[in-house]
Amino acid sequence: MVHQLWGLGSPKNCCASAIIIPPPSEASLVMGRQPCCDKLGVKKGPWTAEEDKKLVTFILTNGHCCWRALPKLAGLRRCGKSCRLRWTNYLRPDLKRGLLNEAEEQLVIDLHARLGNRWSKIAAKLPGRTDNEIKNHWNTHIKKKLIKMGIDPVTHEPLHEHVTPPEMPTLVDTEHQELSKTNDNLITSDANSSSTLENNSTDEHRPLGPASEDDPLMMSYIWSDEFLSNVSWSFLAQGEECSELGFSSTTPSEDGSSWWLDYEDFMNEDFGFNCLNEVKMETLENDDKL
DNA sequence: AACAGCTTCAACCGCCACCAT
DNA sequence: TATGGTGGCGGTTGAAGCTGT
Repeated sequence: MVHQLWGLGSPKNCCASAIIIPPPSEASLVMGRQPCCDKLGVKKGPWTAEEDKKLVTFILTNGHCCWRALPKLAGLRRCGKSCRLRWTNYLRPDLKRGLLNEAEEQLVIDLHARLGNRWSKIAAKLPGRTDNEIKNHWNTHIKKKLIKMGIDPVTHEPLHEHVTPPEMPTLVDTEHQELSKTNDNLITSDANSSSTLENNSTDEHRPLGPASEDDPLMMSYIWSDEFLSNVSWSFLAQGEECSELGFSSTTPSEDGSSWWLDYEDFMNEDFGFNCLNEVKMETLENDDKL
């Protein structure tokens, strides 16, 4: 599938459709609030590989202390917001790419049942995933899946309560089964997580899902920080040699996307991130085993 | 092959919370 | 306390790709 093609070499990014916002009139400069970034010659639309390179180079060298000033300093004709978004959603080296796996999807559903559309909070519990990515995945995949299952994606209640047949597992059951399967070992060893549940239970913004009453032990574990940080268990099990850089162990090459090769070259040549090779080698070895 | 409709997702927009003054 | 600047968030858009006819 093409959707994982990344910025470097992505067909979406090499198009010439990007536009330059014309300078505002003198009157518009005088009247009203100053725009978030001076729109003088600010470019919009898809990012080019060259812009990506400039942004990554600058951030890796200098960090991103001030997004507003960054474009100028980095030599980009972009709004600071646009730079931040590009970096957080696309260029950050610790991002996982590819579709969400089964466990991640279940976790998103579970978290959404409790947090609602607070995508950034949900994303925070899924290492290497961005709020935008999760939001998109929710809207394009999970929503439909839930509707198909007869579950209201907003309330997580059955769409027609009386319709739910007994042989059809509810979302909660499915969640528990999946999570139980995935985290069997983790769960049995945890006895100290209940204190963190208490903290979470005080969060008045968190909607109470039906799952919360079913299995208190399970739920207490799920909502413990320990579990939530352990969620990275399956995503970050390998490639620890790159942990300083925040790289996840699973690489996009897993789904056969070509962007990884580009990025790998890009990072190696330009930033000396040779550890990417190690990660990739591991991944390829694992792929061979399968 | 050509077209239309659908799907996907990167990027944008507007609003809001937080912080400094 | 009021005000302005900044970053972050969630909703929405639109271009590119895909699929069906």
